[in-house]
Amino acid sequence: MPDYHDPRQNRLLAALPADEYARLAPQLELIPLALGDVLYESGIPMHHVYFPTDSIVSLLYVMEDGASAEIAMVGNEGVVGISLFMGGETTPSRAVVQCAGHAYRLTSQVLKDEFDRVGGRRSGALHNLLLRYTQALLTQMAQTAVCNRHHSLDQQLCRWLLLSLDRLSANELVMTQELIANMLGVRREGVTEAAGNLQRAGVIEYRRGHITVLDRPGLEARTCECYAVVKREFDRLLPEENAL
Amino acid sequence: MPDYHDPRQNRLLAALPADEYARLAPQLELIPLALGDVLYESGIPMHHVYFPTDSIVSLLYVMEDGASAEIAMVGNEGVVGISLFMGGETTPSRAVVQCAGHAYRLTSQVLKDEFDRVGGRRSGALHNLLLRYTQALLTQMAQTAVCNRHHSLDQQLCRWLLLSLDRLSANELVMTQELIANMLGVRREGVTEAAGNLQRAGVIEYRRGHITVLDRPGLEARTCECYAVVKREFDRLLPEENAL
DNA sequence: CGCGATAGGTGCGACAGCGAACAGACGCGG
DNA sequence: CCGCGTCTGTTCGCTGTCGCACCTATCGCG
Repeated sequence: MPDYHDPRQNRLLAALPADEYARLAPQLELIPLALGDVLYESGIPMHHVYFPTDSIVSLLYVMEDGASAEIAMVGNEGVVGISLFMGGETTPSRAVVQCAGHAYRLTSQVLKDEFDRVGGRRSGALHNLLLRYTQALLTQMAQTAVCNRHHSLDQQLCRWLLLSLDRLSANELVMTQELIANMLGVRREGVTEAAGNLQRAGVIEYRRGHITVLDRPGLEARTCECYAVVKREFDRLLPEENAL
Repeated sequence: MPDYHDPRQNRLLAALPADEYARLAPQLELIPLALGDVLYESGIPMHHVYFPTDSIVSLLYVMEDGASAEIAMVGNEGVVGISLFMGGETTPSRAVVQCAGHAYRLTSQVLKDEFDRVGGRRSGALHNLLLRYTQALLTQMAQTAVCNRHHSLDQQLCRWLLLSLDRLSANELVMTQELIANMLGVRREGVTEAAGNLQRAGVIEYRRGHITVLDRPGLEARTCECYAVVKREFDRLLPEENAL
């Protein structure tokens, strides 16, 4: 994790053409995100969209009885607050910081103006980029649903670790088993056991809230197809080098 | 189910202002949909979007081993083929006709032209409507994920029946338990048992592929919160009477 | 009107994940 | 460097769903 900060560490912002980026850059506000911060709450209108750089934000649904489940996660490949440009203003879920770090944010008004802006050409790059990202997010949610239905906790843990790693470009996560259990919507003991299996197999190592991945291919071999499907779709929809 | 056909039986089309509807109407093609028809296949570019009127289409993810799970369902409140306007062209899922009926379709090009059309501002009604619908669909997927994680088969069956009924404006479904099991991603026997419970309680009645709902409030009482969350979100995002 | 295919019903062993309760162990703050 | 709070490990009985095997009932078709 670099010490300096640049909005272009976020892949969506990085993919904007120079003119659009130039219009937005002065409006981007760097915000530190602490573990557990809530960026928005179910049903409450949000005022900003957040472009994470070195943080991860989870979209979490919290049920009436307090149980929870992660619906999707957002890191430097995406943006938190799609309902602002999709037109709904709110969602029935909560956005919680899962890995501390930073994000750049825009006010809702600035985002909407740029989203709806009609340049000389018909489609603004931001407009297209955000819609494509939304489709990728959709795939992530769909796959979460499928995975919840069909795959074992062990597989799901692997998927979750891999998705997190991809979004941090790191091989260590600061994350207790309790937190992971909340995200996956399972018991903490279940995570202990699944993580124990991985540890015994030499795939990961952890000590009190620090998980280090030793053998990434090992993780990939143990996870279900869901991880690959999501990754492939993100890569397809959001090429590394866009209209730069 | 009426004998005549009118594109405005689809709520999205019905919500379009007169001028936009007038542009599209001549391009709408009425298509009969038979049970099991596949509107599009995972990863294959689609050429039309479908606006169901008296049919239901399921978005299904089929796994490598053949197991499947429904991700969302689309009826007269929506449209099949959002990836056309979202920009991805394909999705990793399959769209299958779950209840036979009809849909109007547009070619991908006509849809995109209207979607991107800029009348002074970008905000064509179709553009906004489709994005709001997409957000509603997103909620449906998210809730499917949550429901798969936390709720019992009995509850899920109730949710599924209610969602289907809402999309048909009927109280009878033509649907075998085997099919339902495929949608929910569970065993057929599980559905038999859950349906048996409902039948014994006098909530539904069925005979060989025909399910009749006798006591809708009873269903609502037995389902989990997921149904209400999805319904509320659809009602909020897609008001009955729009900019007509 | 009767046959065959298809839909629905049942029983049983296996097992993953749950809920609760508790024991160790690490590491931060004082 | 000590102690306590937090995080992790383990146990046990329980329940819901699975996977399989097999049977029965119904409907539609010839």
